[in-house]
Amino acid sequence: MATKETAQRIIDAALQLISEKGYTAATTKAIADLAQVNEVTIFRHFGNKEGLLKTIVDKFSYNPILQKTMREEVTWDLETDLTRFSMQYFEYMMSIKDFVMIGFKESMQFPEINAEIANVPLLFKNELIHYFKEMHHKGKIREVNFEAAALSLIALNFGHFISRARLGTIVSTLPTEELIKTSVAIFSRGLTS
Amino acid sequence: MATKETAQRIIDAALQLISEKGYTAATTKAIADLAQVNEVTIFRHFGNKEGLLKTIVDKFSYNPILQKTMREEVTWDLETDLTRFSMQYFEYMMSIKDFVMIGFKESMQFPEINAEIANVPLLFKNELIHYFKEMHHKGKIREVNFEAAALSLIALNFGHFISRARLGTIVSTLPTEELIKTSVAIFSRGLTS
DNA sequence: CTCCTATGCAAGTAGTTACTTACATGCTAC
DNA sequence: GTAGCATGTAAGTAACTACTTGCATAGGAG
Repeated sequence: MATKETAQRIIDAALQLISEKGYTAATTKAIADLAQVNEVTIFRHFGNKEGLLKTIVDKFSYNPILQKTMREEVTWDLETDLTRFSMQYFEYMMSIKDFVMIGFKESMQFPEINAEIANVPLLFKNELIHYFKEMHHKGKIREVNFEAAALSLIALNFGHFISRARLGTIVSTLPTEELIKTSVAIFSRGLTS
Repeated sequence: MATKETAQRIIDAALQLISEKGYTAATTKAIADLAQVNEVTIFRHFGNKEGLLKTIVDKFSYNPILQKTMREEVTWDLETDLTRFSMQYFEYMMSIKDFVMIGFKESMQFPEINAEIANVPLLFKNELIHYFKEMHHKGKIREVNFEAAALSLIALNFGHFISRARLGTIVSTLPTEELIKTSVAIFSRGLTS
């Protein structure tokens, strides 16, 4: 059995349990059991429980995939572009969902997680502001507070993400894609002069 | 010392600690210390730790204050009404902020908290759909998927709330009121035919 | 074959947790 | 003034926690 597989199994188990129950309630024994590993193996790999968390945080440190894909294939048609941005954001957030949930639960005890997560909207905001300014320059959107507009689109998408990730279909059974498309359509129209 | 005051101090302390650290990490001893009460007093009042949580959940069970204020003073001017709805929603969420945070952290272990919190957007959604239909009937907004539109406004406002409640001014220093006004202005314009 | 590394297994430790019991004390209502 | 109720204090318990140590074993690399 290679080290890599074992360490990865432990990380996966920890990610799942900590995101579900929180850091304190996710015991090393439970993590070991889920990873099908002896409890000592965790300590041999990561030193202590906090070392395991730190490894997870490092693994999820923001990679600029969202920024990168946002800059590709810009059509300079407002609704088309914003829809693509929003869908990509949603998919990206879903892919790091467990990590986001850990961030929600442990931000007070491990502030560095919070800083890592705050990075996502910050970079997204800057990209959007840049895009809006360019669009205004092209005369395709009206004059508004671009930062407020960017934050609004982010809030909108974050809201959709949390609603689906946390409440599932309790609030609505509308397909996510349809929801995002409709909301972006309304938002785009509101920006057009 | 009256019973009421003591129980309330315990509840306040528990609310603070559980919302900060989570249920498991908030020990009964720490709660007792913060409430300036002997640890046994907690058990005499609430039986056990879970009883304390249940008392908190009961206390925050949805009261229809948001629904009520939404129905008052409707002007049937889209931007005016949506701004008021949004501001009221934001203030209401801020007032139950600690409880919302507990809901985020403990939803897996105590599903009934989740159900309680999902109630807020559900009722808000119904009120909004009703309002949108009426507005459409009056010819003041165009034909859209009203449910999607309602969910979008909720997502938008929830996003603003979480951003401020969780990240503070890391992402932006724009005043909340200005942010809400701008986002509602864009959204309203997008709904107008 | 023979190291070496990763892992399992067994046993244990010191600290913490939720919770209990028994008894003392002080305030309030009658 | 005394009976009763809410609270404090002290001591303890059983279970669980993160973490350690020593030894056995299996598989791969040289």
